[in-house]
Amino acid sequence: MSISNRQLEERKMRQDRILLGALDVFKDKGLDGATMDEIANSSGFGKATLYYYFKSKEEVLSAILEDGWRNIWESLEPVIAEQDSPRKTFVNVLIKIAENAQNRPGLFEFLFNVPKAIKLDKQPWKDYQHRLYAVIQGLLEDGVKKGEFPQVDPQLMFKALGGLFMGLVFMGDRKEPVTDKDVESLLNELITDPKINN
Amino acid sequence: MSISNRQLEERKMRQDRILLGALDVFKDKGLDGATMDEIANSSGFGKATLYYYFKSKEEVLSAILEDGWRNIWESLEPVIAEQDSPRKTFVNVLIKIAENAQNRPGLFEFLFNVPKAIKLDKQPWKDYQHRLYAVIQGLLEDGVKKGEFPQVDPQLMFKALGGLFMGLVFMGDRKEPVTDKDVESLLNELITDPKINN
DNA sequence: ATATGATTCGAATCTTAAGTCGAAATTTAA
DNA sequence: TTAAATTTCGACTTAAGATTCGAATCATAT
Repeated sequence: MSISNRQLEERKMRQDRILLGALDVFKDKGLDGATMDEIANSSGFGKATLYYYFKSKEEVLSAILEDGWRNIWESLEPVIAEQDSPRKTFVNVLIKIAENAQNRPGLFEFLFNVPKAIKLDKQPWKDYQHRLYAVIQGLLEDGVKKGEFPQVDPQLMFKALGGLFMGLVFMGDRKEPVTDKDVESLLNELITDPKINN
Repeated sequence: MSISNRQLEERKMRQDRILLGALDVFKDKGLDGATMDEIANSSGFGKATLYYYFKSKEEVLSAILEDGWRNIWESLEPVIAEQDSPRKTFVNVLIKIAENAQNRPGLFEFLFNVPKAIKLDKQPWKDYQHRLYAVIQGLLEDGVKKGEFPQVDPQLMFKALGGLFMGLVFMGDRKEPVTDKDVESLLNELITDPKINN
């Protein structure tokens, strides 16, 4: 016998535990400030063990990002799949994203903010990111075309959303996480349905 | 005789030159990626000379940020001082910021993005940043209260406008100065003014 | 002209943190 | 039971890069 199924699962759990600890340290100390020693402590393993599960510090970071983005994307797929009006789908997508954010707030903020600090491309998670942006952009354009949104330039709308969701806040500083209240007001106040409106 | 006036000025010029070179490197390589050797090259001094003018790499960064933020703040003070309606003042503030950004685009993007990557507080430039934040937030709140803006949660509007404005100023390669019309349409396109609306 | 102080710099040192090593502990499977 | 495979880890090595040193150059004032 080689590797049992349970063994694989346990290995995965340990990896996840490492990733969890690493996320804490990354958030606290920043990408470069975080050391493998701290990550080892924070995740409850010895430093060398980290290298048994991951090739490098960079790979630890990559794993966090890819896991996170894949989860977001996979949670969105069904919402996108069911063919609704652009507006309905758009709303559902936002709600689903907010849901994700609620489940793991720290991770979510990290996922949306870290890409700005990263230099090298060819990261597999960027693919998920681009897909998500493309979908949102497309929904906005379709919705506006069909008159389901106010006549807002989709580009502008997208950037405004960026302000909300990607922590691209005016002062680079206070990056409070997005709450479901934010999303609700966004829906109710920013995107009042013109048909309903008057 | 101790230090002549001209000597002081020249010293300041050399410091500025270092800061200029440092900014290039920081933008290119990131805060941690930048090395003092590169900064030395890029500014045309020997490495040890940098330490004659600045105590540490961190102090070089601090100097860039403090200089930059102080300049922004000082250029805004007169605009804020003249007592106009919140909306007018708000628009003028945005215009003035855009003006600054146009003058030294690289610096401004840096100023607005770097804080996200910085950990330690007690930075003097944060004071300017907070003052600016408070002013804008206040103008939004007053404006909403007086019905000069749509009835949107000022927090929310702040975040959304953040995304929009950053996009307007930093993205794209627009060379013409941002006008008050730009800023107004930015307001109007995102959120239709309730007075005009119905 | 020369002493004092300001400025410059490359080489040497010091620090930090990533990544490796090899031995030990634990688990698995016969 | 026991040997092979898996997992764990602290100590070590090493590379990069920040900071310091000390000597050389340049400016200025008497």
